[in-house]
Amino acid sequence: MQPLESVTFEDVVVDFTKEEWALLDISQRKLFRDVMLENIRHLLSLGYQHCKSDVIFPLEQGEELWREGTGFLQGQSPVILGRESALKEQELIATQHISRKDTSTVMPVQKSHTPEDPFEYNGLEEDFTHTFMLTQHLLTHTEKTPYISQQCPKSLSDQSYLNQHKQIHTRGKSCECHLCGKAFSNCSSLRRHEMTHTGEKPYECHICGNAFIQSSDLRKHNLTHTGEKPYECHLCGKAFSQSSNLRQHERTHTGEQPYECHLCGKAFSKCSALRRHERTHTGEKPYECHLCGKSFSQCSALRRHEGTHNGEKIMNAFSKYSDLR
DNA sequence: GAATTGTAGGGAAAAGCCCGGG
DNA sequence: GCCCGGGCTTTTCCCTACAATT
Repeated sequence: MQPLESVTFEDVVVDFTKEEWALLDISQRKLFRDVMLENIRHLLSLGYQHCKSDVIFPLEQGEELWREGTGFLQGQSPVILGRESALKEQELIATQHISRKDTSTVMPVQKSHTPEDPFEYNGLEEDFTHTFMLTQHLLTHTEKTPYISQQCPKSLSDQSYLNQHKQIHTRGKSCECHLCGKAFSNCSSLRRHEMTHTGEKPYECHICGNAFIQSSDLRKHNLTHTGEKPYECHLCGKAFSQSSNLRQHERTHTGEQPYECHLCGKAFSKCSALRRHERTHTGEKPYECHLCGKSFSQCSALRRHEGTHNGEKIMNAFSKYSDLR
């Protein structure tokens, strides 16, 4: 693995001049605010306490986030600049937190994290995984790339580059959506695509009322009412209502695993299995028990856990009953 | 050793969207 | 230009098994 360089506060901010800020549309400005707030909260969680009000407040209040000449963050108030030395000290701490694990001289940290804190360092190997993930994530925000392609995940550092890049998507396609910039080879395709923005769904199921953009989608949907499964696996005879579901099933016979985790290389037969696996790297646990607050990475794990509470309830009820006797 | 938890394999159903052929 | 079918991708929910941990 390549060594990671230390990350400073300036590394994880994206700073705009007035001119650059003016080029962003509303959604891009919102994205910028969300990303900056997320970055700053990560740093605060690492003990990097400066600028809580000076930076977060404008972000939260939706103020214009640019400064004349220097940019929003470089142009901070003299109050902030006066805190330079204390700030540097805290920054050093934060930097040490998110440095590489083989750094042999890890300084003691000022802010101690709770045992649940997934980013706790303290030299523990298993905790670094999440710190590394954080660092990786922070690094994704270090480039000044406000020009974002709307057709692919690419972001570019200059308007002219973006214009060049756009041609990749529009080449040979004369009809462009004025809402998202996506290009189509014929205008009926564009009209159909525009329905995804307007919410128009002209094909309605007369049984359940569900509506669809395309007639073929309605036909597909109708199979769920008729129970018809025209796609049959030639190996085991199992039948499916959609060809793609059959293909998915066929991978269990072929062993094909086209979805690979870019972090550990493990491969999966389904996209959703990969997504689920990725949560083991990010530490994300979106399923929370409403009784004890414990979180789980998988819905089924939560349900299984909830069953243990049911066991408790039964035991409690039993002990109450015993008390009454 | 039992209970609990983390993780992954796989099934099933469904929807969104695009492409190409007629 | 339009309709239609096919195909790709993704999402959600579910059940289950196995290994690791408590």
